Amino acid sequence: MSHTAEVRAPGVRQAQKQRTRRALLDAALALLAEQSLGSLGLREVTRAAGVAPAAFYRHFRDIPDLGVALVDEALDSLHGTIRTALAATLPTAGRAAGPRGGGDRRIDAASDERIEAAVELIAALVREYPAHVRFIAREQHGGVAAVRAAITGQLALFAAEVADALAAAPESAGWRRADLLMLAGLYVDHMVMTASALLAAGPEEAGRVQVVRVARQRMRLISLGRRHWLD
Amino acid sequence: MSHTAEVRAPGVRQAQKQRTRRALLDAALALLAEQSLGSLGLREVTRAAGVAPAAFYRHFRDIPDLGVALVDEALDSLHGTIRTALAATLPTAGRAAGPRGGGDRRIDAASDERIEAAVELIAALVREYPAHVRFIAREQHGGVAAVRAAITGQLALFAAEVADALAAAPESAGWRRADLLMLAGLYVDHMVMTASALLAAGPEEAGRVQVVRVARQRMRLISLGRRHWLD
DNA sequence: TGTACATCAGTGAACGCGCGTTCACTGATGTAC
DNA sequence: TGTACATCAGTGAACGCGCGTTCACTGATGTAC
Repeated sequence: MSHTAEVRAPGVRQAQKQRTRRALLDAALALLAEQSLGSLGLREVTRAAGVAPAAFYRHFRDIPDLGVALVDEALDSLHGTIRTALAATLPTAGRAAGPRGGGDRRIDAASDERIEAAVELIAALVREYPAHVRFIAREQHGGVAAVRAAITGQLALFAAEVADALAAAPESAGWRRADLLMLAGLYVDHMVMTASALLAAGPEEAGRVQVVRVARQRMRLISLGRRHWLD
Repeated sequence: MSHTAEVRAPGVRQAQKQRTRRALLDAALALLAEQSLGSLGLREVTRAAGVAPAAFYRHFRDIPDLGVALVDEALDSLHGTIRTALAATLPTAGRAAGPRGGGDRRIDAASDERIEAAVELIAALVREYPAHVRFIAREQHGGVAAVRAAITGQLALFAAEVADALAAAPESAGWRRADLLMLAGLYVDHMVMTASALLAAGPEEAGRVQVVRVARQRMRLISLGRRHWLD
């Protein structure tokens, strides 16, 4: 049957190339569970991916270059998931409150629900993409400058987006943009820390539950601060 | 003059050994400004320290072992400095407030002063011990398990101590121990993140000022949450 | 104080090994006619 | 549809190099008498 070759018309070569690229990225991600990018070897990656060392150069200039590709991929997928969940949770297009009025009182039930949802989202991300999450947490302050910069940039973009979402909520009436960004950054950093703590807790249920409990309390405290910011 | 040899009585050999050990630790710390522990080479360290490669084994089993020694040293010195400053800032032995009463109102001025002092302390630590701070921030989530565990343990000890200090303050009346620990952990994590952000901001004044401003606002928000925790 | 022996931090040479990079190649895929 | 040529992802061999570790050593420091 020659028709398989006919069906995927112009891109058999391209498709195969992409498959090798994926194999390299996946192999690297798996190896990074136990080490950092700076100590990851090119031959180590190609060996795990099942290709010759020289094939690496058809896809990446060097290991840091592969690292930057991993950052983009990891934060794209995490970002997408989070954005979807966030849109479903926060009523982004709420009625704007009065010009300087503080936030409503007694919204604790709704607030607790949102906190619960946010923490559960983080836990789900860690369950779904443990390798990506670990990579981001590890290399955020890691030894490879280009990768560090890529992560910092992506997280800043993400924080700006969270700030936009916060700005649309009625509780944010009267907030300065800079303060919304500050709060968004705190949420993002807290998210990364919680995710990292979940990974560090290992697979046992008991440890994870404890981490989730503390994360929830931290978010409650931050929410309280938010509610009284304009007092 | 033979008297120099006579004066440092039994420990000339010991003293020289300690000097070599210091040279190894200092060389490693300097090299770790640009890479992570996992990619640090034994020969690299001995070369920078000015000793033969084999001399390394008189002091450490391997590089992770040296890493753990660095953790102890770094957190001892940071810890000591912070404890001193903390004792001077927080009135540790305050009069205990009533059994369930919330915190006082209008202590904002005193609160702002404490926030200012805490942020300034972090900035001073980064100025004084940049290499230690960078090492801790980098390896906290790094690729060397033994070092990660050592840092996590030391930071937990530190957080427990902060929780003790918080417990002694009148505002903490009615707080559960678990919640004090949660708050202390938040402070400690925030401290590490701020320190790391300061290092990332580089030596220019403008960037550092911005980081300090955001750190201050975050602490204000956390303080607000703390004040209303028992509402 | 002086002498003889023990200790041990640091040396320098040697080892086998895996690394990153280069190169000419091969053979399947793509293109032109 | 068939043929002749171009492209290029992946190969396998080769290279020089620095790595971690071992070993017998040396010579200053420490100890016993």
